[in-house]
Amino acid sequence: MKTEQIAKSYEPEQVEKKWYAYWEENGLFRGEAVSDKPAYCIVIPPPNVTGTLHMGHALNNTLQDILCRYKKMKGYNVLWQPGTDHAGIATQNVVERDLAAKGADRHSVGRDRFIALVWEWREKYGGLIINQLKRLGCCCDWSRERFTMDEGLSRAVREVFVRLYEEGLVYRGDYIINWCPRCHTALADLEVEHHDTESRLYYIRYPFQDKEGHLTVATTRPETLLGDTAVAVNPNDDRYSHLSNTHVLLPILGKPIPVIFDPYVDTTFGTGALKITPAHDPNDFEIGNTHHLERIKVIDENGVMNEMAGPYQGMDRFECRDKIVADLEQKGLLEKIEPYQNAVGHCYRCKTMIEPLLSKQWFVKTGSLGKAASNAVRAGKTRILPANWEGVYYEWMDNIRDWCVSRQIWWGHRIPAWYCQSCGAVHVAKEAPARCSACNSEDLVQETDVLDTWFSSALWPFSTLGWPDTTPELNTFYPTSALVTGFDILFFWVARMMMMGIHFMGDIPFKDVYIHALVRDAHGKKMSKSKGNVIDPLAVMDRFGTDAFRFTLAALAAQGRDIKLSEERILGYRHFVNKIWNAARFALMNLKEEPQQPKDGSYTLADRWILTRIGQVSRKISGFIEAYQFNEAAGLVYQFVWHELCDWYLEMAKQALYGEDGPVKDAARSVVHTALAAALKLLHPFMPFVTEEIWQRLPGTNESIMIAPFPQDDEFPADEAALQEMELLMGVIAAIRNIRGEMNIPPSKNVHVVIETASDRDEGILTRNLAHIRTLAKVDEASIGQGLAKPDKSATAVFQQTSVHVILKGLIDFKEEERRVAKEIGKTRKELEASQKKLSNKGFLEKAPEEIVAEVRARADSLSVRLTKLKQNLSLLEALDE
RNA sequence: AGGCGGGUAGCUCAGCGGGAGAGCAUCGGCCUUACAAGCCGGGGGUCACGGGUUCAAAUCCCGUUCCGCCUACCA
Repeated sequence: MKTEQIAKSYEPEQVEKKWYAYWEENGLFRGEAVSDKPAYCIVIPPPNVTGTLHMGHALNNTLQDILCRYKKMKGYNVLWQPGTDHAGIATQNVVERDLAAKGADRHSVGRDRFIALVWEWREKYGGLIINQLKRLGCCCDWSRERFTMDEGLSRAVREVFVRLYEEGLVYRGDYIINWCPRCHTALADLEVEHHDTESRLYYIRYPFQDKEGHLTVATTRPETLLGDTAVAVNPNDDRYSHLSNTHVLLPILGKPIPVIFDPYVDTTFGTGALKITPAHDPNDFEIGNTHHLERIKVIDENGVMNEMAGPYQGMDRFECRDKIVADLEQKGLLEKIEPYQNAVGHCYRCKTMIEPLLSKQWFVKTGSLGKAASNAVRAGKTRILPANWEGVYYEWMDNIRDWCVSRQIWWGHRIPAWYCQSCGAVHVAKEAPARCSACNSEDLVQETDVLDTWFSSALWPFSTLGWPDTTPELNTFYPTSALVTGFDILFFWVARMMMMGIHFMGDIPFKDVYIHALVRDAHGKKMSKSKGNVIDPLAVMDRFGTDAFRFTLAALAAQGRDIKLSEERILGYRHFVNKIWNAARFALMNLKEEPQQPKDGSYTLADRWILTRIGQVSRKISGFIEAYQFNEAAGLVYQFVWHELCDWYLEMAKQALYGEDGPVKDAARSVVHTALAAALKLLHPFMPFVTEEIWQRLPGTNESIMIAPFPQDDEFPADEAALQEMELLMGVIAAIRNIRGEMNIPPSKNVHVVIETASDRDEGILTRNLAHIRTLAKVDEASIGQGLAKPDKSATAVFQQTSVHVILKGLIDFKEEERRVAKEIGKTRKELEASQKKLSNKGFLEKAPEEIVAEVRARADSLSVRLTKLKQNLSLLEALDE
């Protein structure tokens, strides 16, 4: 392979397939249950088994992969624990749709058969997203892949449920829940989306029972009045204080209900009188409890009016609303209708309007669990980054309500509770009890509800590692090192893992939680199928290659800001991949075999400089990755590889590589090898494929780059002198290039220069590196020295203490040069004035730190030298005119 | 209603107390033997607005305004 011809541009397709297979076959993704190395573990946010890879997944998993690959190269025993989530409602919906297409439904096939069908579906399609993660390059340990419905994880779920029940932290009770009449299940508060809705406020008259007149209430839901059991007013509301012990008649039904006093009622809203429907509104439910009101359900599980709705029985809830409004109107009980905007709850899955409904559900008591989870962050045991999310986390945790965990669907972990049909006793146990412990009956029926999918996800960091058994994996990897996720599931998932992890493992589930941004479209809109603005990551990878795509995500992943993804940006980073490819091509042409370690004295300035820079850059990149500053790390490696390694070092190395000096040539070959190898290693976490492809072609490598040690600054020299010398050399070359560019001198035309230096040191540096000045600035004749005069017909640039005169005899218009110099003078003067203003400020001199003052002073000195030289230059030019 | 984030070059965004930056776009010069998916150079910004703190503010504080998001039990 190392001898074959290298293509002129990088072709990702074959390369990506080849190396992913290679990594997997060689067990490079494996985390060891027992190891001498320090452990590093991330559990993947399990994607829905029904899911396909979207931009959010792509970003989320790219970041995790960067961390894991980096840590592997740093010598850690890394486990990236993968798996999928059974996604109760979503998955059930998919299979139900299949059935519906065949004219069947789940009830016609029955529960057992239906569940078998879901498993079949999962076998067939459930691996889709896993393969897509592989396509992305994820280094997950696939030998440990888990599924939340696996036997082991199901055992963990039962264990947790039973133990919580025994500890009194799980209970069953009547409660107003969020009911989706289409999905036919309860939803947790979090699963309800509130949308601003144009609705109406109906003012309805409730006549007094024993006297003339009426009390007007305002409501958005007139159909629920059939279930009203009181009208509430604020005890401090003077308008209504005379109404104690009064009853009003429920319109249409004519039933007397009491007027009650409750401080909850807002006197400024509507009429200040609130109808109370405890069975169909969460607030009314609470008020109903304090006032011991009857709860009358008038709407059923299908969103249809039931037998308690009298004449409206059998009507859909919205149909009933229209009818009831018409009837009220007719009876003169409708005072007015006002347009109104309010936030109405919708099912997060199917967008159906939620019906608050009274029903019996299972709840997890969150008080003590939430407190512990909150305290763990306060105590700094778990860090949430960026830190502003901590506040959001506390806000939620401190106002947490009990968690409704039962779902009236079939696909999921069936709640391990059995009801005795003879005596009504409830048994919660890990396995089905044979008989009722209260009455000895064998007639036990299991609860039909299943658990919220997030219940099993909450156990993910320890259930995937083998809990409730004591396993070496738990011992090695728990608490896990980091969790990487989007803020949209901070409450759904992160908070609940914290609660469960602390309660059952006695320790936090992860040390760091890194919250990353949302990926939006180029205009900042959330990507959604309905808007049609989704960019499919797989299509992006097809077009641009996985490495370019991953690098783009990393480069845009600034903390605390959403990512606006555009194709232009990805294209730009594809160019970068190609740049790397070509730099490698160049290097490999000069590295037929692994170079020998060079003799000490043979290093050129460029060699010493690039080696020093690698050390510095490596250290900074490590720091950025460890601080989750992916964009900084990506930005630095980009600018280093392209603008330092390629633009300067490789160009300068050509001198040595194409030259005749044996030892210098050997040194350059060795440094090219070292620098390329280091660059590949720095890039590998971001661009796994192209780096492996090049690495494997590099002489002297045989193992995967995945396990090559990440560059460390102490492996490289810290040659301050080389940095300073290079700065001068680059500055002089840039100065000449600048004049050439401004004067439109074509690259084919070489120029003569006179370089006027201010010290022996500068003269020495430039003289020694004259060959570089010649090639990189297209110079033929050059003289360098102190006290040299500006030649006639020349343009001058000043860098630090050095004046660079480019002889332009016959090449250019000197009016043009005058304008150029005048412009430079203007710029320099402006900068100088800013510095001088500071230095003439007494406060600055007295109060600013010394090193800042020194810095400004040095800047002012150098600017003033520059200004003088530019001015001299200008007057010489003006003299030419005369 | 409360909370959070944002308004910096034409576009997308970094920077968040001491010389206004990047990528793309744009303009000019180049097919220079790794790369035209490239090389060299240039132009372009009262850092939303108004106050304040400071020797020093794009950066910290207060206010205004315009976007975006999250949370919420005013029917």
